[in-house]
Amino acid sequence: MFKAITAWDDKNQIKIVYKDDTDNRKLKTIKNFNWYFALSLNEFKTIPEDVLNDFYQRRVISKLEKKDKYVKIYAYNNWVVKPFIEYLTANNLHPLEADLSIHKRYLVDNHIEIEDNVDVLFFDIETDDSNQGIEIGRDRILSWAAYDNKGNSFFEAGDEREILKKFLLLLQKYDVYCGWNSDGFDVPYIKARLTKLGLSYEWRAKHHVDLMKRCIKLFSYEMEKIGLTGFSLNKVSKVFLNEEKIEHDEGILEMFQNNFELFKKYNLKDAELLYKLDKKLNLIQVMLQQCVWTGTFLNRFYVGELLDNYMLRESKKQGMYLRSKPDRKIMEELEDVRVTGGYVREPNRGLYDNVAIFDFKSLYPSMMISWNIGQDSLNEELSNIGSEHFEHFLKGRKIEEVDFDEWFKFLMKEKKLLDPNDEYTQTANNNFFDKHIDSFIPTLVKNLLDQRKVFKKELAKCQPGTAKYGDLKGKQSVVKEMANSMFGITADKRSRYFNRHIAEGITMTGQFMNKTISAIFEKLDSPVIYGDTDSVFVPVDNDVNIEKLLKTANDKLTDFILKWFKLKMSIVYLEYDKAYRKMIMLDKKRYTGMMKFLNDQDVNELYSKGTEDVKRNTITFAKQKFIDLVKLITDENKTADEIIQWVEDLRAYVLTTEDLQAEDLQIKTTVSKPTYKYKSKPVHVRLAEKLIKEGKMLEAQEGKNSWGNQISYIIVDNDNKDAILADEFNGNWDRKYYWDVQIFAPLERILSTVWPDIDWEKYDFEKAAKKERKRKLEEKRAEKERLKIEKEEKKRQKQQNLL
DNA sequence: GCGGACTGCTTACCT
DNA sequence: ACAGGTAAGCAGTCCGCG
Repeated sequence: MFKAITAWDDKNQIKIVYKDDTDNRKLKTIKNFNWYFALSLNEFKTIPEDVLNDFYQRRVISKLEKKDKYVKIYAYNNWVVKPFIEYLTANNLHPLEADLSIHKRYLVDNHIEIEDNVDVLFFDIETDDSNQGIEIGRDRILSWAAYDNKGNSFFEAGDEREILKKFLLLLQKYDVYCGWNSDGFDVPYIKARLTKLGLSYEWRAKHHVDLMKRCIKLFSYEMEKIGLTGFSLNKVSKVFLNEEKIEHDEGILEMFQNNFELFKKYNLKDAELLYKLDKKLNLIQVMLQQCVWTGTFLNRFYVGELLDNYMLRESKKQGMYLRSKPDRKIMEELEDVRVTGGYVREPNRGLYDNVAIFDFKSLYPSMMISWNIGQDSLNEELSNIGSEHFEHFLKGRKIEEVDFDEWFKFLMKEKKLLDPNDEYTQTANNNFFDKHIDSFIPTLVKNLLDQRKVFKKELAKCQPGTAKYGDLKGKQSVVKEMANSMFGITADKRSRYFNRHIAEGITMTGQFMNKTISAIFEKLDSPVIYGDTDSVFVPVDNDVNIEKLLKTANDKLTDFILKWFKLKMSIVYLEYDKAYRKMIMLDKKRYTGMMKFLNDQDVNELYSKGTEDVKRNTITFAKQKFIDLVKLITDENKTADEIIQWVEDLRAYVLTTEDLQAEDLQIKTTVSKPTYKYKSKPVHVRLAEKLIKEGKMLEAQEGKNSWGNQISYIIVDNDNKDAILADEFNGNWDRKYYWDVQIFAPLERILSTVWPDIDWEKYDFEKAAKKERKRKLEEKRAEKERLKIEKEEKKRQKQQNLL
């Protein structure tokens, strides 16, 4: 059997690109594949005979085939069948897998594997830049350069038509083409120019990967750690390859005309950097591995798609058909359906010594397995009643406002009422799942977690750095990601797995578990101060044995779950993850301090979440001062008096210093979408508009995987909304604004958390001025009041005298 | 015309 | 192009005040 490189629908036919035994690329056309969708037998029986006949006559459906509990309904293709699907949905029936394209149906049914032995071309184009600004397809393409994955290089410059023809000819020898920001520039540019020149190409036979997007996805969360300050090819190459682009002073066209050798070197270097980055970071190969594992093509590399293909193939093996993806109409109905998420405990703010952080291990997957939460195990009728009772119980309250005992009592009462014979597991949203069904999703999740254990075991036997080690490491992380994403698709309205009962069965049971473990720690005299979704923060005395405490808590948790929820088994338990030596609990999702235990190691390091020192848009000077302050408090145990002195010195410094440079003061903010899409225009957008007008920047692309454009600017006069680009810094900056907003505000939050009784706001110019205004106003008002009373008193006296 | 209260938008984070 | 929850800061609006 062949392995597929790519495939697509061509009217009623399927086109598949594959490699034959001698590694030659071939195109296969499948002409007579019968597309079908499925319907459960029970639902099928409700369709009136004459309706079926009618659709037969109209040649909408062609054939019926009974198979176990299903009927396969064949159609001429997946679009002529639309009226029939609409008829079924309108009559409350559920066509299964009716959204599949013809080739997807074919690939799943025939268990076609994905080819990972592919040829890759890395390329880059240069265009005429003599006109103002960049506009896709406006100007001539001057040249292109390319490297393939074997290290061969190519370069063509000159007549646009000729070089583009050569490029397409070269591309014929490859399966995948990659560029840098090529989704936003190179690819649409080439396509636009081809159209202009009246040339066409079969793009569907090749996969395109934008390596910049891939890098953003992989590294954006750890930029700070690896020293990455942006996602230009230059910056990324510098960090990972210690190489840079070729420097040049002239514009592109100028260089093309006057310094062709440098131009050629420049163009080729970019392609070479792409080739080297891929080689170093294994970008394409790791993606392909996931594609092979799940049965997905490279151009559809999204979590949702990977999981969907994997699950369609698994269900096929089990002789099952899954629900169709929602059509537009259902999506519209679902638009304002909201799914409750994780629980974030109101933190007990303050300064703490010795705080242990416990985490539920793979909480959502574990609960899905333990409670058997799935589409096929859900008793919808019972759960609808349960949900209704739950709504009534909430009386408009948000779930996080409900106290643990009250929630628990409600659930137990309902369990007795709705499931007296204990046939179901009950989730914390009062929904019910059949205990006796081997449900599809939980079984799959369990397989994934088991698979991960196997990989991890093998990994332990491998030498780091070897190919096998890398391979296992990749597989292990894919399996983990898939298990963890399984919840995500049950809450994704575009997915075939969306179900509010299920999604909230998971999240609310998670909320309940968090409250349960909190109650358990409370009973163990170790009250919890904070928790977010699957974690709890517990201050412990120095002499407490944390592992022992954890064991006790876990035992109690398991007893509780088994006793009251009557599960067959529970794999929900806590792990000891980290511990602070001293920490400041600032706010929800914001805390900082000195870690003493992290990644199974004793450490002494600053560890912050959500605070300004970890945020990209905090100025470097403020970041540094924030870190200094946290260390003074949590590492050096300074007194309030010492800190007050430190603040006063810092304020005096900020008001007078001439040392601070643009790098210290620039505020970096991302422009995340085209400027015209903004409903309000913050400073950074106004500056971006200016840059775009001057042709110094492209409009940003929208989307999760695009980085947008960072604008670095300096506030010159906040009252008059005067801001300039960091490059144009001339030494003027709004010192009071910087102190109040950029520097002191984050510090003040720390200070008033640690020393709530000290008046810290007096160091903030704006707040102090406001307070003063208020005081004066109050004084005035009091004076007026006094005069009024005096006047009345006099009047009264006068009247009394008259009497 | 100004400031305060309020709402909504935007960014960036956490799980 | 898998989810929801949250903080901070600013833009924009409405309104009362003088």
